[in-house]
Amino acid sequence: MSANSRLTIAAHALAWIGHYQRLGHEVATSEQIASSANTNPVVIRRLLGDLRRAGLVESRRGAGAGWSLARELESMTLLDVYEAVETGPLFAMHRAAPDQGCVVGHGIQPAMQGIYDGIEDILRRELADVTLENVLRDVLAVSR
Amino acid sequence: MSANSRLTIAAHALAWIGHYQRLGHEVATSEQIASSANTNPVVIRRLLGDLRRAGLVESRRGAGAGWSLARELESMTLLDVYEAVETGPLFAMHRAAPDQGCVVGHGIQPAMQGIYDGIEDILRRELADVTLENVLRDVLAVSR
DNA sequence: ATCAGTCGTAACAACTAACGTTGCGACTGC
DNA sequence: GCAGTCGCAACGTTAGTTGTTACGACTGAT
Repeated sequence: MSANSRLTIAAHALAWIGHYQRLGHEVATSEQIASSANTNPVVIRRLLGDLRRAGLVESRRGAGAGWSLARELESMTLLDVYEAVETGPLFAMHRAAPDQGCVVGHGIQPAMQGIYDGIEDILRRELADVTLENVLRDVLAVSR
Repeated sequence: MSANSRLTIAAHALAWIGHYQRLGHEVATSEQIASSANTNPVVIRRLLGDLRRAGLVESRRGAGAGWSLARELESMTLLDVYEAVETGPLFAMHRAAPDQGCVVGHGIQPAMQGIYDGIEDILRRELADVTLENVLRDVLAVSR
């Protein structure tokens, strides 16, 4: 499909900030998170920027700057993250419009769109069932 | 996400062949299908080649050649098509492995993989619920 | 036996998205 | 004023998707 890793990295960042804050720290830097996720700080800032626009995190500038959670991990779901960082549908339609003079060409897009909409609804419902608190718990469970 | 249109085009092709055969024709050519889908015959042949390997269609070579269904549309589901034409997961992990010396970096991949596996199972179940007969019925319903 | 029509497949071009990287201005606690 | 960090633009690299051309292989019809 050529899936991207945005949801994964964003969840990683949120779990990292949440965990770090529970250790008593106020803010986390993009540099620290990038080091844990093995990527570039700018990639992290871009993703966290999306999450900030969605109201999931806050950023502080200047000296002693960094990122903190805007809400509890319990109140964030993977759907919140997905909608913040992911745009566009799961399945694409034809690149060029099919032949409208053909019954199949004429009806295929509405038909498939209806099916895809139903599937995306179900995907959203599943993502909404997983909180970032669940994710962090699963993450920490691996080390036990 | 950068979704592709393979599932859409493959379903289009199958619906087209099924419909065409019900009009009394034996085989459909990639040229005809490409014309309806507004794409290139080679693109269609590539996709139908995948479907042939999955046992959904058959091809005949030589003069009077073309494609026909290997099974009834009722017995094919979108899951069959999806598995034939789509490779790889819905969501990607980190491009480079996260820092294994960090608790979050160490636990994030197993945690997310478990979640993603569950979601893909549900996606598959939904796709398996839609037969190509359903698709063709929906397609033709648009013109009424 | 030849021919015309179609598949099968390789090769390549065009386009796009994702990701990484650099650079630098803006901001702010010390 | 300075050091540390964010915000953001710009660009390069890589990879995936789709379109296109080309040509050999195959086969029914004549």
